[in-house]
Amino acid sequence: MNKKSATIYDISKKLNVSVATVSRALNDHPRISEATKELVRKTAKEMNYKQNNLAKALKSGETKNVGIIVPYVNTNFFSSVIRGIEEELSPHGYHVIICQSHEDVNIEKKHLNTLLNAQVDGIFMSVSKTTTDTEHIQSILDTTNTPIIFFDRKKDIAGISTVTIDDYRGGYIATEHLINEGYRNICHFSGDLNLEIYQNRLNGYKQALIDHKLTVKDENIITTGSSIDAGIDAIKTLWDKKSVPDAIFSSSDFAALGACQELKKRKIKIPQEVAVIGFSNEPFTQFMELPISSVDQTPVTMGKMAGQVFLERVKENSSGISIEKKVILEPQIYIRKSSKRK
Amino acid sequence: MNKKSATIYDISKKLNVSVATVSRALNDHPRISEATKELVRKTAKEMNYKQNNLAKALKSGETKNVGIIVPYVNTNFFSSVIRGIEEELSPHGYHVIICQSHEDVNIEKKHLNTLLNAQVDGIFMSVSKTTTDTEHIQSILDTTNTPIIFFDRKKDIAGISTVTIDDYRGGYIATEHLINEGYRNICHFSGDLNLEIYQNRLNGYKQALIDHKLTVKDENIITTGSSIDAGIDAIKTLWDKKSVPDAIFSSSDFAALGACQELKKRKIKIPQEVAVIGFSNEPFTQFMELPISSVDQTPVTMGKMAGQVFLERVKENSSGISIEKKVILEPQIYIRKSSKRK
DNA sequence: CTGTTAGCGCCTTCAA
DNA sequence: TTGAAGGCGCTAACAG
Repeated sequence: MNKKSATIYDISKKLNVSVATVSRALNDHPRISEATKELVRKTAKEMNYKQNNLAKALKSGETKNVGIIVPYVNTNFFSSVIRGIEEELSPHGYHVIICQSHEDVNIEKKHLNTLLNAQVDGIFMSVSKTTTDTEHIQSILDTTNTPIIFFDRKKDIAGISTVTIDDYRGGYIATEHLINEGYRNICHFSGDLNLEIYQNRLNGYKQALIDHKLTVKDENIITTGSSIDAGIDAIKTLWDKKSVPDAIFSSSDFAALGACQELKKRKIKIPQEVAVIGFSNEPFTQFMELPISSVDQTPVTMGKMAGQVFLERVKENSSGISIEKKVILEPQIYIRKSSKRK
Repeated sequence: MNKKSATIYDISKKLNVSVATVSRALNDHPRISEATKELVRKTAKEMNYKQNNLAKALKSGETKNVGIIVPYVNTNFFSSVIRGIEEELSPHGYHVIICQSHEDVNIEKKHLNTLLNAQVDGIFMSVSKTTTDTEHIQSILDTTNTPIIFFDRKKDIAGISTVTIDDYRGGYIATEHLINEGYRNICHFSGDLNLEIYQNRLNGYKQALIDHKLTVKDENIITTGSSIDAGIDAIKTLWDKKSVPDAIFSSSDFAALGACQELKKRKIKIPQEVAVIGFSNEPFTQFMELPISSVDQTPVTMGKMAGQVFLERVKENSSGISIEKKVILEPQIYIRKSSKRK
């Protein structure tokens, strides 16, 4: 009872027409009579014919599959970007393959290779934290025509289109908001500075201070992870050192949450004594009884834009040479209780 | 400057050996001399050869791709299941294609078809809320060999393996916990009863009441959506009707959150006056200042189990006929402040 | 309007 | 240990 599905050959035999006719009828070719088309379609349905896209892809060179590589799929940010990409590309007949790098550049390399072997039509990726060297990506660019699109966590590589938010501006407006609320000794929890996004947020923070005649102090810049514990530890460190800020701009919502928890434990009032603003606008930030201010990265939009950039690239490709695109989205600041002194 | 990638033909020409030799060398076939293997591998690397899995798949009938259909990818639950599936299957060389049904059975059907056309080796799915009729799924079972595996939101179809949690038990232990805490007039926020999971949670709730000699009251069973607003509305309805419970078991964490918000607004004390327990163990439940009790569905484990069921099925398939599996995972209750009276 | 045929890249049986 | 050749299912160029 092997249910092998019917091919166009089976249909052609049954109908005593050529496979070409069947293929054309199924593809609604203009020079096939309506009668045969109808007949072919009908028997195709009867025989439960399913087109084999593998064969089609082998012939055409297009699989209509794209790959996405992210550190982990079950985070609000990445899963939202994936949603955006899927919703943008699905109507155009593309399928989306997802791979997780687990923040490991070696796994990232492996996925890149297997995706290429699978003949995907394009690859979307956010590099892992351990991706310092980019030769493996450069070499794909040099030896294949497969477009690569970076989103959020990008690297500077000529010829690769990117979709990001303006993290510099995100850092700037978050900091400026704190300044406008009257805070003066603002501390920054930075993430992994190997990633451009965190560098940019840090730079935005610095510039906002400078523009408002506040001094940038090294002891106010703390490199933390993106976890609750990291935020807790950061507060402990600061208060142990008696280097006490009156506001915190955290590049991670989770670290911001940890900070809030630890401050509360120490009976330090938010936002009266210390204000807190995070980054990413994780769902939980607005659910808290003390809602946490945050900067939204508009991840679904980011995904859709990445999808669009890819679609444009595919079009261009079939008609000449293509230019890299740099899409920069505007971050959205959400001001909540944790940073409203007034 | 067309960067067409090298094929085994290119290698065979360059080396003056047959393609068969190249193919075998690349696949580490035992009856090829080590010398030629070495040579082939070396030139393959030089020529930047990449195996075309499309051709391989066309020949072998295995794409090493599986499809996953979920309502939306950017929810904690579904993205975690996807993570589990990916992590289980990736080491075995599989890629994971994701599709979103948007809770629409017609989109679900379309995805099912395109996945089949793409020749995936298996399909994992959680049905949409609008999936009442299951003919489209049954017909795949009847006409193809592609295994389908339901997770969480399943339908009863002979021959389809399922991986779920014991929702009945989840409903039971959540309710029993409330009873043990001394609550007696327990209200249930049920989800869409077209889905088995919500029916089962409701039945578990009912049985727990019965087993503890409490009466099941119709007015205490409210069909709500799974949103914050749904929870808010439910509270409004209850209090307007003066049909006031002393505890709420919500089948959705979001509705539970909405309930908490509305109760707080009405100055009703949680858990002293009204206890609340939700379902899903969404990350935010534990972050709240008043953490919300919840029942965890162990989604990553669910995904891994689903992956295992698929792998077993693939093995069985190549050696005879296969039996459907029903994996039922134990739900984990997390008791937090929102339901601890004592 | 329809048929014949080559070929996409790979694997694998049969033959040497 | 290696080679020759067919075929996986489909499309498109070339013929009629």
